[in-house]
Amino acid sequence: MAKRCWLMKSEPSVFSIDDLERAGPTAWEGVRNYQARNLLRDEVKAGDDVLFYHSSAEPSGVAGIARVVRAGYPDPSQFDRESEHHDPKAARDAPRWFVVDVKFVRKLKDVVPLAALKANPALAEMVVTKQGSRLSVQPVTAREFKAVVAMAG
DNA sequence: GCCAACGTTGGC
DNA sequence: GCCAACGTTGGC
Repeated sequence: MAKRCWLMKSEPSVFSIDDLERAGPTAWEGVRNYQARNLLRDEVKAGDDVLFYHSSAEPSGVAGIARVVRAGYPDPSQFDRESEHHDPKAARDAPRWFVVDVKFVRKLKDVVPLAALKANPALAEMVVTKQGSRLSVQPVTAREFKAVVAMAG
């Protein structure tokens, strides 16, 4: 199975690329959207490359690169009553939500802002450039991945 | 802070 | 199973 590429969104005020660098391998917690959940559970594999995207940031855009180090497993926070991600409908024998573990690879020299992604014709089909693209885990083609990294200089 | 986009919930 | 209401995301 060939290595695949993904884009994962995080608000840097909550968890930034710098936080990932400090933390080491980290569970990508708290995804509560079924489309994204399906990707984490079924599609995202160890070794896959990740564009780390800062949302609700100044500017919003791709801030760095990460790598998946563990494929999907049940998100522990769904069972944790203390967690803001606690889901009372989740059962241990029927988990609803999944995480993957990711590790820091490197920051891009400059954040590649969303506006620049949208302005690049090579990225016209990239999910994040589509209007109203709210999915927090998105598939990215290898070509798109390379193009984004190249834009960071 | 506004609000468009869009996913989810729940009444019927 | 439809669809209006509601809540959330996230750019601006």
